[in-house]
Amino acid sequence: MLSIYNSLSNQKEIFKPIHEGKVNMYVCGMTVYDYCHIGHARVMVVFDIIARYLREIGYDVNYIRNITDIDDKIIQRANENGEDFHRLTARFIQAMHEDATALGVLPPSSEPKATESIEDIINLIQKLFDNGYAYHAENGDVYYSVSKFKDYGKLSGKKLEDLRAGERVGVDSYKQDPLDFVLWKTAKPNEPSWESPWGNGRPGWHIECSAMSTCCLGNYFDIHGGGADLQFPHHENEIAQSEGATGEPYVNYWIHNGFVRINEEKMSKSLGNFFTVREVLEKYEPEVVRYFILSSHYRSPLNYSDQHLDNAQHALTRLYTALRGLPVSEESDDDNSYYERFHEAMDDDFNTADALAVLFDLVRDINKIRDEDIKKATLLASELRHLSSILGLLQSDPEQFLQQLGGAIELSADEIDNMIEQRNAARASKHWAEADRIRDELKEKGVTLEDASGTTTWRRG
RNA sequence: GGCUGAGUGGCAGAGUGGCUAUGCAGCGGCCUGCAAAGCCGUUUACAUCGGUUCGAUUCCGGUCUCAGCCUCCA
Repeated sequence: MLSIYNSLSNQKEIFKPIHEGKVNMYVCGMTVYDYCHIGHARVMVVFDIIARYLREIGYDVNYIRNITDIDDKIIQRANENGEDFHRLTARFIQAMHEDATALGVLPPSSEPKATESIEDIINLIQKLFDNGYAYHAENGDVYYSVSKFKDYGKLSGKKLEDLRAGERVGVDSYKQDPLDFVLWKTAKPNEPSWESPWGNGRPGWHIECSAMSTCCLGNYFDIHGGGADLQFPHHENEIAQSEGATGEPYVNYWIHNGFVRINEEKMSKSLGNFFTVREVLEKYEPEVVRYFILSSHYRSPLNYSDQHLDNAQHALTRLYTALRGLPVSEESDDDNSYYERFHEAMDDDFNTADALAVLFDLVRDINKIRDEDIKKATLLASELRHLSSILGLLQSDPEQFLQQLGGAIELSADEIDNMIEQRNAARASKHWAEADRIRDELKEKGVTLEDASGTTTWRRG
C-alpha cells in the first residue's frame, strides 16, 4: 500500500485516488528565462520517478507539468537581450527539453503554457470577482483579498497575524492588505499584454497554475507537487484562488521536494551558486546525475559536490558491472523477495535510497553465482534490469556505459583493442613486464583492463 | 520573532523499541602471473541532557546546532 508524505497534514498518509485506478497529478514546472540548474533537475527527476512508480503499480497517470512563459523576469531578460520574449522562452523551453531527455525524464502527459491559457486565467479571475475574492485597485491591477479566504495558510501552517508581524518594507499602497497578491497586472508601455475586462495586462504569478491545473485535471485532483520553496506563497495562493473560485476542495496530496545545496546552502539563482544541468553533463554521464538525485530521499536536502557525483559514478559502475556479460532475458525469477522489498521501499513515500539498497543486494547475489549458474544469474539480472527501469536506471548496454564514463578519451576503441592484443600476446609468452607496461600505459590514459574468464575487457576508470 | 524539517560510523545515506542497511573509502583473506573486477571477513554510529521501558539511536520533553519558508526562487 502506497503512502505519501502530505505537506498539507505534515504526515504520511495512505494514498487513495479520487477516481479508482486513476491519478491526476500537477507539478509546477519551470519559468523559462534561463537554463535549468541541478535544482530543477531534481524536480524533474523526482516527479518522473513518482509518475513512473504510480504507473508501475497500475495507475493510469495523467501527469501535467506546466511551463510559465510569461512573468517579470522573462520580460526583463528579453529586454536585456533586446529580443522578443517569445523567442527567449522558446529557446529555453527547447533547452529544458534537451536536459530532461538527457536525464531520462519521460515527457509529462501534457505541458501547458501560461501564454496559451490566458482565456482560462481571465475566466478564473472573473469567478473570483463573482465570489468576492478579487478587487480592482486604483493602479489597474487586480488583487486577491487574502483575508476573505478563511483557510488561508492551511498548507504552509502560517497565520495571517504572523505573516503581518514579519512584513517587509516596500508595502504596495494600492493593496487593501499588504498580504494580498496580484492576479492581473496592468501592462506598462511596451510590455507583452493581453486584453481583459480589467484592461490590458498579464497574469500575476500563481494564477496561471490554478488555471492550467483546473483546465487539465478538473477542479479537484489527487497530487500537486513542486519544490519546497513553492509551498509558500505560491501553492498557498493557488489553493486560495482555486478553492475561492470553485468552492470545492482543490488537491488531496501536496508533495514538496527538498533543495539541492552547495556547501550547506540552498542552490538558487538569486544566490548565484548554481550549476546548470548542461554544465554538469559536460563532466558526468546523465545517468550518474540521475543516480545522485535518487540516492537520497526526495524530501531531504541534497548536497551537490564533485565528490558526491564521483561516488554516484562508482556506485553505478558496480551496478552495470554486475550486468555485464549477462544476456537480456524476458524470463523472470520465481523468487519475488527482491521485488517485494523494492516495492516496500517505494511504497514508503518513494524511498529511492532504500530501493537502491535492494538493487545492490541483487548485485551481490548475481556476482556470487554467475560463475556456477549462469542461468540463475541471468534471471536475477533481468530482475535487476526490471526494478532499475522503474527508477529509469540501467537501461543502457553495460559494456557501452562502462566505456563511455567520464567523457572523451584520446584513444579510439580500435587502438585500445590493438594494445590489448599486444598485451595478450606478451602474456601468452609470459613477458609479464611488457604486459604490465601496456596495462599501465592504458591506465594512465584512463582505461582499466580486466582479465576475466580468458578474455580481457576494458572500462573507463 | 513565527512556522517547517533535520542532526546516524572516514564520506554519503536508509532504517529500526532488542536482531548485517546500502554505496564509496580502509584493513585482512580468497581468486589472479601480478593486477582489476568479484567473493568472504572486518574496523570507526546513531548531537546533548532528562523521562517512559526489562531494554531506546528508534517514543516523549528540554537544550544546542544546522537548513528552509515568512521577499523572486524548483
